[in-house]
Amino acid sequence: MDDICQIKCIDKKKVNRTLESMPDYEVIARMADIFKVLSDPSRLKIVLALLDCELCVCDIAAVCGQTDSAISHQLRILRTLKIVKNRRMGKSVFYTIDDDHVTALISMSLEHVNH
Amino acid sequence: MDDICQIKCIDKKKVNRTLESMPDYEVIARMADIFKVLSDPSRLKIVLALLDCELCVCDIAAVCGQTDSAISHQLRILRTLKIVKNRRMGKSVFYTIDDDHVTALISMSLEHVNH
DNA sequence: TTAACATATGAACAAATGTTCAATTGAAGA
DNA sequence: TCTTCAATTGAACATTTGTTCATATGTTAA
Repeated sequence: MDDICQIKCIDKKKVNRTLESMPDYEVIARMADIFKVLSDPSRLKIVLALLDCELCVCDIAAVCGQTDSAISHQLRILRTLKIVKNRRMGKSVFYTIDDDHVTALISMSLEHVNH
Repeated sequence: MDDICQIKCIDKKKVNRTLESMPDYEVIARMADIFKVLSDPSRLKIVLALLDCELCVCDIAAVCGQTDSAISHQLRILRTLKIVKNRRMGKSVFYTIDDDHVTALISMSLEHVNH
């Protein structure tokens, strides 16, 4: 019935079935956001550093071999996406991983890369 | 002994310990590459579509609401990173997920986003 | 209050990225 | 062979993104 408008090789049944099980746009966007945050090597390195222990900004900068400013910019992004959280101790601000799921994601991709 | 050159608030012990457990640069880069491939919503949507079943290029285009060309460009990237593989059937080329780890990664992040 | 220091922020620049459009390749049927 | 159609590719463009540099917060000690 609807087959009249079947142009090209499109398999409408398959397409509709796939569309039904497709997550909402907002879900896809949120998934993509998480992946995007972890897709920058320098940002990923920050997260990897924080897997071990709590670190202040200039310690992270030392580990990553970058300026405090660059690290601070990246930490803001990580904070916004709820990947890391922080607490102030005097002049220093210490960062940790915020979410266990992130830790799991990282570990899984680490395994994957290491075969 | 090395404490002489301790500038700013850097905790050298922590920093060195963190550096020791830090994966090699190449490992970090490969992890980041995988995340990067999945960080674009339209590319992620392609992968989500292929979670269900094998699809040809123009079916993927129909599902994603994009041109064949745009999809083909993205599929090339996904092929290069070994995220998807393809087989030709006459005029059509059908794509599937290449690697089970990818499926696992996607499923985990889907769970994460859905609480 | 002042000085010193750890972070954070804003503007600006260079580099990377996704889509569009046009042209090309490769396969099947006339 | 020629035509048609699915898929690929290349160049160009607009947009996004990470870093740098300079400046601004905010905290501590003098």
